[in-house]
Amino acid sequence: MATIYQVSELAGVSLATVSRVMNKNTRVSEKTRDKVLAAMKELGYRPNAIARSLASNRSDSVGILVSELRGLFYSELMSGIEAELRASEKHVIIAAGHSKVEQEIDGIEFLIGRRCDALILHVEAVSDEYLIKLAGGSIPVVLINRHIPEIADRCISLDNEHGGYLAAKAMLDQGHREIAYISGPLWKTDAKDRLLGHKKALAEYSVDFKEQLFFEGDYLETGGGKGLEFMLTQNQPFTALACANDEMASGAMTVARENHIAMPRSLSIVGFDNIIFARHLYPKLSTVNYPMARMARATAHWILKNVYKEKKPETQNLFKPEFVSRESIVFVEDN
Amino acid sequence: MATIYQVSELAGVSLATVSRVMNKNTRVSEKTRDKVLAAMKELGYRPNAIARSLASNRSDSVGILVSELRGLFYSELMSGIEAELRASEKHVIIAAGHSKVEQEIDGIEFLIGRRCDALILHVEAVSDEYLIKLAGGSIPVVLINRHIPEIADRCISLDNEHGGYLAAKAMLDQGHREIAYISGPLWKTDAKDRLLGHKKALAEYSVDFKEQLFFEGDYLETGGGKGLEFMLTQNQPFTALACANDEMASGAMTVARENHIAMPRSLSIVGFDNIIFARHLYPKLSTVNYPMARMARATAHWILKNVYKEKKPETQNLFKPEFVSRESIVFVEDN
DNA sequence: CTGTTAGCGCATTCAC
DNA sequence: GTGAATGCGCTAACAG
Repeated sequence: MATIYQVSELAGVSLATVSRVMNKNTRVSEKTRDKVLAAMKELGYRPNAIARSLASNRSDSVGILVSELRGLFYSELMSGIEAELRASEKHVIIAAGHSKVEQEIDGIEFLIGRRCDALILHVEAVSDEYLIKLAGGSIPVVLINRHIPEIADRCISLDNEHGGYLAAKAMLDQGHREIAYISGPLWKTDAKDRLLGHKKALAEYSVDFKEQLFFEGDYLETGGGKGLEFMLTQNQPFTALACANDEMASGAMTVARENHIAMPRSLSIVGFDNIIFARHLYPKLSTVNYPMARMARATAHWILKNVYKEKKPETQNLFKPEFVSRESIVFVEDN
Repeated sequence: MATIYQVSELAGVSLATVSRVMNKNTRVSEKTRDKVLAAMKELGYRPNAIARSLASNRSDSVGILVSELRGLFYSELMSGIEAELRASEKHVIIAAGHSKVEQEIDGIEFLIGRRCDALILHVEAVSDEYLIKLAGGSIPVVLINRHIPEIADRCISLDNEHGGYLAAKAMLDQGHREIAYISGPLWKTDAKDRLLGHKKALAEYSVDFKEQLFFEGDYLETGGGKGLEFMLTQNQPFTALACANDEMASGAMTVARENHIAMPRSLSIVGFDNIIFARHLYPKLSTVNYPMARMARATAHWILKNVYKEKKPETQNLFKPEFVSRESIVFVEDN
C-alpha cells in the first residue's frame, strides 16, 4: 500500500505538496499538481484515513448509535442520514446500543475513539445527565427521539404525546368508547409519551382508562399478539385497539384473525410509526406517521451546517406526527 | 482527552508500561499494573483507537458493506454479524454501496482506509475480477450472497436457484399450471438464479414458461404491485403468482385485493426470503426461508476464526433454503 | 507556490 | 519486568 512519501518521491516533490493536492484547499501550480496526480495514479495511491485523522483530528465521518441494527425503524434513520451525508462526501460509522446502559456507553466511546467529527445518538438507557455532560464536550452531539430541555437545540424529536393523542382521537371520533391499549416498554420515554397522549384524548371525551384493557408490550410483533391474547381473557368487551407501534399492531391483527375476530367490523385497530408494511396489512392499517426520513435529513443538515460549516437552512427540532387514515378503523354505534 | 503519556506521568512509569497493561499480553508486575490502572481511572483515560491502529496496523473492527441501509433483509445481516462480533469485543463499521459500481468501490476503499481488519461485502455491481483481486490483497474478504468459484472459500451464499425451484414446485404440487412470475432485477445474480430455479421446476412438470406472465420487478413492494397490474392486462389467465421476494409479494397482494381477487382461492401466491412480516400478511404468506441470521453468524465465525485466530468450528459456505408452508397457496383443479 | 520540521497517540523493537 | 527510542502516514505551521 503506497504511502504519501512514495508518491512525493516519484513525483519529485516534497511530501507536503502531495498533501496539498489531496486537500485541495491551498494553491498548487497546475504543473506540479499534474505530476503528483500522475504519480498517485501510477502507484494506485489511497490515502490512509487513519493517519490522516490522527494528524488532523478530523475524520470526515460521523458516528451513529442506534438501539438496534435490525428493524424498519432504525434502517430508515440510518439510510436517511447516510444518503444526505454521502452527498457531502462524509461517511457514517454505525454502532448499536441495544437499549442497555453499558452497551450504549461502550458504543459512544467506540465512536469517540474513532474520532468521529460528530455523534448522532438514538439512546434510551443512558441518563440525561450523562448526555448533557457529553454534549458539553468537544465533540458535537445530536440526539434523535429524545428531548432534554438543557440541550434542546441538539434534540431532534417527535411529539409522541400528540401522536398518541391523534391515534386515540381517531377512534373516539368514530364512536369508540371501549378502547384497549398496548403500549411500548414504559421505561422508554416515547412509549410513556404515547400513552400519555392516549389518555389525554380519552379524558377529553370523558371516557375512563381501564386497566384491564391495558397491556405493556415490547414494541415487537410478538408483543402485540400477546397483548391481544391478554385482553381476550379479561372479560371486558372492547371495540377498538390502539397499539404503540405498527409492529405490535400487525402481531395483534394476526392473533385477532386466528380468533376469528372480523376486522375492522368487530375490532378497529390503529398503529403508530407508519412503517412501510402498514399499508400492506389487511385491513390496511390506519396509523400515525413518524416522519423519520425527514428527521434523519434534518439531523444530517444540522451536522453539515454546524460541524462542517456548510450553508444550510435552519433545521427544525420538534416534528409533528400526522394521522394516516386507511381502512382499519370503522364507525361504531355508542353503547 | 487524556493521552497515554499523561497516564504514564501520573503513574510514575514509562509510557511503554502503560501500553503493556492495556494490551495485557506481556507481563507486568501486579504493583505497577495497579498504579497504572488507578491513574487511568483518575484521568478518565480512553485509548485513542485511531492512534492505536496507526501504530499497530490493527483496528479490532471489521467493515461491512451492504447494498442498502434500509430494509429488513440487510438489517438482519448487519445485526447478526454485529451481535456475534460484539461478543468478541470487535466492532463493525458499516457502509452502503447502493448496488452501483462507483459507490461500492468507494465504500470498500473507505473501509480499507479505516484499516478494518477484515471486510464483509454484500456487493452486486462490482465485477468478479475486482473481487478476486481484492481477495488476493492483504486484507481478508468475505462475500455474502455471491458465489465466485475462484475464491469459493470466501463466499457465504444461498442456493437461490434451489429456492426458486422450491417455490415453484410448491405451486405445481398443488395443481397450478398457469403460474405468473415477478422477478427481481435480472442483472442481479440472485434474481437470475431464482428465476432459473423457477423455470427448472416448470420444465420438470412440463409446463411452458409464458412471457406474458413474466414481469421484471425491482425487489420493492411497489414493483410487486406494478407486476401484478401488468399481468392483469395480458388477457392470459393464471391461478398462481410467484414473487422473487416477500416485499414484492406483499405489494402484489395489496393490488390483488384492490382488484377484488380473492386470495388464496382465486390466486395463490408465494414469496421468497421469509421476512418477519410474511407471517402477518393476509393470507399468511407461504415463502422460501432465507436463513440470513445463520449466514450472518457463519460469516462472523469465519472472521473470528481466520482473522482473529479464535478457535471456532469450520463454517458452512453454501446454505440451503427451505420452503415455508403457510396459507397463501391452495389446491387447484388441473385445467 | 513549495520544502522543512514537528508532532498526532500509541505499539514495538531493543537494551538494561 | 521496565524504560528509551523509533516510526506508523499524514497534516500543519513556519520559512523561504
